[in-house]
Amino acid sequence: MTEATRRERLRAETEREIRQAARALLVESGRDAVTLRAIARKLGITAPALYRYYDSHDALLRQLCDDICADMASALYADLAAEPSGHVGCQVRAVCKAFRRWALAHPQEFALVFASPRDPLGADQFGSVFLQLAGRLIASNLVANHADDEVPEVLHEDLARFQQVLMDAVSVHGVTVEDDVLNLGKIYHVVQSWVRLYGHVALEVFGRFPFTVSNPEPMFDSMLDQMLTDIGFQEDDSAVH
Amino acid sequence: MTEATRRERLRAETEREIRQAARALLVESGRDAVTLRAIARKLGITAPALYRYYDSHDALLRQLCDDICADMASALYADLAAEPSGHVGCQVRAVCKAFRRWALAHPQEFALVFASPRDPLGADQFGSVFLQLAGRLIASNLVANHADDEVPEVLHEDLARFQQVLMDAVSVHGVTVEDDVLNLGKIYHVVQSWVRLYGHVALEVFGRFPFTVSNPEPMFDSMLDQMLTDIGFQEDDSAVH
DNA sequence: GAACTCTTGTAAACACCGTTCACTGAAACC
DNA sequence: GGTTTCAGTGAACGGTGTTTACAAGAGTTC
Repeated sequence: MTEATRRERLRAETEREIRQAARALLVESGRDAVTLRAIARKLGITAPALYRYYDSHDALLRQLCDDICADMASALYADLAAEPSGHVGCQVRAVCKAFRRWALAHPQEFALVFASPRDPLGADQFGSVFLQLAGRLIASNLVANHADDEVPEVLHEDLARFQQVLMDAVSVHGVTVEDDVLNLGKIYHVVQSWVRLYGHVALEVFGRFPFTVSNPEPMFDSMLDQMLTDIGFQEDDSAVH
Repeated sequence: MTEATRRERLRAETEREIRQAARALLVESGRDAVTLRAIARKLGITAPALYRYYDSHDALLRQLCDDICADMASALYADLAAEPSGHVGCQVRAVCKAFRRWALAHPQEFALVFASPRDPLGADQFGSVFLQLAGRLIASNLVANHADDEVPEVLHEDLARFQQVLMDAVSVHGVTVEDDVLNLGKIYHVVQSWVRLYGHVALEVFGRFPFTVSNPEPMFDSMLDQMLTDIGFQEDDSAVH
């Protein structure tokens, strides 16, 4: 079973511990606490040893971002699986709520991944859940058929590229979808929804609402209702919860 | 005229230079480059001297945030003043576009102020432009009269507090507004608009759209159109530009 | 089993960081 | 003129990322 040599196993184990220590430091004390020396201290080794595993502190932080994205995707998939009804609307709602819940429970991770002006996040990394769900969503007939000509023509090219990404994401999971069902108008609305979802969650995590919100959850739910209505879900469907 | 003593003048000048150097470092090389020693080097002094002006590195960063907010407010006011028409809709559009423009031109500043999980930003700091404009906006009759009962009851208390903030912000500038004109429904829509505006701008600055957007401006304009429509502006008014 | 290479770690060093502290010299005050 | 106030210095402490030379064990080859 274990084809790996003893050395490879040890190396993999150490690498796992490095990631784990880095993650713990981030969660406990924020980005600035994720220090090579602090990580090394947790493992009982010295800082230069870490250079056998990562080229630089920056590379280690990038790895940390990837790990966070993967973990978040797992969490969202789990929440999605816990949504028993087959209603796509309910599933969308569940994932959006799960995203907010995850961000509030992991503010440091959220800040690192979603609010750093660094290299563009590979779409596969964090977005696979969203992508897959968005693909199923706009493929389902529950979504109103927004006409393509609602969308400014300059956006066609970018949205068409996104369309391809979505169709690939959906087809990976076995489902194939007709080209015309997944039109640009629908895709445009998905992007608009991502703007609102991300906007609300980021504002809440960073405390940047223009006034102190004592109970942000119903405000989020309210936004979600409006979003699902705007995207074209019938009210009776979104009311299923 | 200059009542200040020579020492006070020198001190004020040095403090100005400190802020300026800190800002330059942030813009040139990002948050992590804003170092006490780097600032001191720019001024030709030593790092401990900075402790005569700020209690700590963190306090200096807070000051930097305040300066950034003030500068951004100035920029937005300038763009607002450059909007000749008296149409509130055009003014809202102008400020929103100016906010995006400012954020894209100052990504490091934007990240520091709007995407750090630190103490809540005093509303007066960055929000005065938004607040004043939002106050005028919802006071104007162009905005559809959203009924209060559209708003979940749990939000009433928070929105009422925001209502008070808005009315104060508007009345500072001489305009008084009737209580019923500025109802909770309208305020709720202002908050929703802030979510979308912030969401789009942050996603663009941080490159977190789920696909590469080759030309984000029309996407923003499109979002803005939708936002202004949703908030209740008639199309012919928002079409004035 | 001996000789060899590859890998993983160490220790020391360098330059940088925030922060503290004792000290200096000049400005301001009485 | 003597005293106080205060901006600035230099040295120091412990922290950081990173490089370098070196040791020691694991795996391989003969």
